[in-house]
Amino acid sequence: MTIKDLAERTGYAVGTVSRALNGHPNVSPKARAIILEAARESGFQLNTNAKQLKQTHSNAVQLVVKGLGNEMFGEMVEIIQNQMARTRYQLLVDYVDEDLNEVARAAQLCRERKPLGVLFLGGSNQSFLRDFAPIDVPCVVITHDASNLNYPNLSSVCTNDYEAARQAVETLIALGHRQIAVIGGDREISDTSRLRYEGCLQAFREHGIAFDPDRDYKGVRYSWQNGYQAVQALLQGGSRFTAIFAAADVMAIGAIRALWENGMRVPEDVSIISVDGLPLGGYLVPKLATVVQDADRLARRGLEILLENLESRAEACHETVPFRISRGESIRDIRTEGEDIHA
Amino acid sequence: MTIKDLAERTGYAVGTVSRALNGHPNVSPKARAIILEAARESGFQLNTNAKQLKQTHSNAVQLVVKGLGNEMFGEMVEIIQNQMARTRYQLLVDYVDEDLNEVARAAQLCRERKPLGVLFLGGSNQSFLRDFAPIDVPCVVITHDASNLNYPNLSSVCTNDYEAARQAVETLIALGHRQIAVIGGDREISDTSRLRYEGCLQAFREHGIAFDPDRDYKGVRYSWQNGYQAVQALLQGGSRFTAIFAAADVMAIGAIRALWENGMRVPEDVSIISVDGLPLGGYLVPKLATVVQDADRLARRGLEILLENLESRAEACHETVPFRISRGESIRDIRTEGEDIHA
DNA sequence: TTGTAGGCGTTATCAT
DNA sequence: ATGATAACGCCTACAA
Repeated sequence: MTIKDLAERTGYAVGTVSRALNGHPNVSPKARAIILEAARESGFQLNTNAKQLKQTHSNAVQLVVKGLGNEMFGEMVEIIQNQMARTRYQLLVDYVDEDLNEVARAAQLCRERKPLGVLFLGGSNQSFLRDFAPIDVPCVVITHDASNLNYPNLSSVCTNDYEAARQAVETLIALGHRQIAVIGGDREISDTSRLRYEGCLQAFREHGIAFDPDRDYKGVRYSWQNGYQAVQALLQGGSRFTAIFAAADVMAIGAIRALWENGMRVPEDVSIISVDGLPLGGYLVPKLATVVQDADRLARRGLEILLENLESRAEACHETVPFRISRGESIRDIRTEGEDIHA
Repeated sequence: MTIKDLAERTGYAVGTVSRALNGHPNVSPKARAIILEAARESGFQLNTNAKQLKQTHSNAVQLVVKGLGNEMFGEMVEIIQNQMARTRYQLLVDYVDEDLNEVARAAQLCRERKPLGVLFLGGSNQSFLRDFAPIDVPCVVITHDASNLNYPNLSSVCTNDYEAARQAVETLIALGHRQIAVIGGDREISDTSRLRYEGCLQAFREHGIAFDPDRDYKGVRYSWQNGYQAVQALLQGGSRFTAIFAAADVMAIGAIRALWENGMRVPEDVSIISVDGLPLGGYLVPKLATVVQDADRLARRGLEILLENLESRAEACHETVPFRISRGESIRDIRTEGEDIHA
């Protein structure tokens, strides 16, 4: 079933059928009605391959999501879909595996689907450095800062990861914690992980807190299991702490379990705070203390910037979206109650 | 940059370039080397649209995943990818939204990408009933039973959801629970939810346990939040129970939180068991009691069946994969300790 | 408003 | 082993 068949069935020419199907002007209401009806009744669907092959440009925005495991992304995709439905643009979504190059993939999609712009969810600057050059439509990356890349058609919106981590650790310090262990992501691979680690070090420095990375830090890939194992490794490595900073909620969850198995309660014996603000964290016992990224605003603002760039080839811009700290129930004040009395 | 350009650059004809690029026989080693090198150096990539438009058949298997939220699927996709890499087939993955018709989507993909077969992860028999007809390649649906559909080219592998639920509830009963509330999925939409509900009713019947659906049952869509709200609703509706059966782990998690906020501890005051066996459940405190679906075996066996069907147009088959019950730490024996003494 | 025809980049069929 | 050429299904000038 092709538009040629539809043309025969309706007695119109393929050109007319194509125009009717694509909502173009210059088609009589009558012709349009007849053709659309015939298409519906015969269950006709345009062949995307042929369409995209021929098309010089579409009216679509391409969303490229990297890393399906990431709990935050599902939420954001939904928001973007909803927002997109209110515009005259179509949204195309593509999911790419954690170990693939999302920018190379985007470049391919640009050649083949000719989207007006691309929205990235996740990914790393390394990929952009390597493969962004051939992409010439406006792009926005959500979730990490791309300002130092200096591409004129690449904007970004993100949470300030450095500051998020710094404040998370500062929260622990304010509660009297001085021995803090850290479970981070892979700093070599992920800019986000690197920034969160550096922000955390900064907090230590500011408050003159001793920190021995070899003993008190584990860098692992984000997962429940790795959070669990990191704590086991920390304890076996002789790390002693009253609090843990985990660079991601998922690791905090595994960590809490490991602590529990070692006879340490959260927050009675050990406090723990992390970054991300996954909805899940609010349903745990204890509720996770976490730096909540504003998924809604990140997604909305990312799309907004893209649409602005689409309509007025404006300059690239780089924004940060505020976060908030949810104290949850996993951190505890350990300053001695008697402190005030002695003063 | 098209194969035409490559042809000019290398002095060969487009036909030869195409054959070299696709690893076809009848290309001299010399020509192949020259062409591949030119392609590499110029960063050439085939245009998928044109390729698929023209191609009569591919050597690919299409995987259609419905419902990104489902934690189990990520794991299974990975297994399938790994297994697939050991074959001579290519794997194409497509993710479809929860509210879209996955079978209609698959039909479209079949027309456009001409895969050798299709593997479904998730989805419902309703969609198959409506839109499977035009699909004529071998298909396997993993995660629910498709035997009553009776399509000659549709096989299925799944966990016996009815039995899984029945045994979960029976586990509670064996521990002395008589007042059991149920948090299920949407039975109208999901076959799986319906079966789990019916299995659970069966257990009640077998043991002569009273159950008032209006008061002791809530049917909601799987999510942390809905599990939480279901418990709130149950309590407000006057349901009294010593145990809960949740049709999915995600709901059990929200439920535990709600219980906790109402001053009920798990498992001290209320026992809870669910179905799925998500890895996450093992990292919670308390560890979730759950019916563990064998994700590994489901994925492996699903792929195996598909490959068998591919190579020997065998008949469709419908299998079940064993599950196991992990007692976790969220259920408690409430039979009075003195029972034996009185006997 | 509608019809006609050329071509998008590739594969596949025939020759050579 | 290689080259020429006709499709694949659709869009889009341009002509009518």
